Amino acid sequence: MADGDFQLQYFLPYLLNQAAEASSLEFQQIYKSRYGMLRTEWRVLFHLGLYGQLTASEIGQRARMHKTKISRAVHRLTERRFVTRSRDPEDRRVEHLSLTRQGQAAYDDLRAVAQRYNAALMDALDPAEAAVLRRALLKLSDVGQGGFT
Amino acid sequence: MADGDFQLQYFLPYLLNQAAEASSLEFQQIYKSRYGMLRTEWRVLFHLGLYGQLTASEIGQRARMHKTKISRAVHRLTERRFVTRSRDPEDRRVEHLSLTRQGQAAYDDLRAVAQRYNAALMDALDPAEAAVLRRALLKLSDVGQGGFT
DNA sequence: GCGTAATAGTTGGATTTGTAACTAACAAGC
DNA sequence: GCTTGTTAGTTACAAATCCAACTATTACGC
Repeated sequence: MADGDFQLQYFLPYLLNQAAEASSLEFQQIYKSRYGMLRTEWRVLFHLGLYGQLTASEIGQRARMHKTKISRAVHRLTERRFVTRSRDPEDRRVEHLSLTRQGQAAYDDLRAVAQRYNAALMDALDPAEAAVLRRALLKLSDVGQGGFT
Repeated sequence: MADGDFQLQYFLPYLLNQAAEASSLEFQQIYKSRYGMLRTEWRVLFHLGLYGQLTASEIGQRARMHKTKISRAVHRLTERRFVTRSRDPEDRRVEHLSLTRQGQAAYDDLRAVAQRYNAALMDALDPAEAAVLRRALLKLSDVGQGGFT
């Protein structure tokens, strides 16, 4: 390979980062301004909204977030009464997290926004392209993770 | 749209983020362990390596990084003698940045690693898929940016 | 020229994140 | 049942980032 062959525009991690940041910017402003949430908090909220009751480490596995991030996000979400915790009686190390009524309302609101937002993003793509993109992103998300489960 | 229709796995900003983080993790460890660089520093280095002499604000526009990030990255890169600055005699506010011999060596090394790394990522995809992915990512990178220039 | 606005880049302080060490509870071997 | 190891989650301190204010220089209007 010649020296000049390499272009930043072909370096996948860079491209992915640019696209990720550009495409999440506006949505980020919405949950930030509307609920004062950080990205970590929004992620926790969404996981709970989608999957119901979860423990912190389950969220960590699914979202690939470090446990300290989750711990802090949960702390803030409980402070604001979006989330409640309850100790598992079988194993008193684990806490089951779930949304409060208020948390559910915030989730419902943001999910609707996210759906519309996502649809707008999709509009920039044509349908076949969108399908390929999704498949490719899922593959790449598993790079270096082993890809199992 | 019914409530259950929304899946996190279909939310583009989330997918993009997951893919971006997974796919940059290993490479990140390389420039970090080998040269003690942060992502911001690596980006500045790469822009200078690719485009030659640039000013801080030019890098900011191209990489969509905030000027304070660049300022600090450049500061650290000059400390380590990877980058030199020179005042523009025509407009003494601007500084032209370029790589030192040492910076060029680091860039050459990391570019080679990046090329191999990128090739490995591409291997997870089939060629047609890769082409579509690239196009889609470029489109999405311009979302909300106006897309002109 | 002189006052006002704009631009390049830096700095300070609050916020957020990362890393490692920590507590508490359970599990396994003997 | 007691030592050793593991897992869930938290906390402390350092590092990095964000935001806003700042300096220095140039551009513009008149």
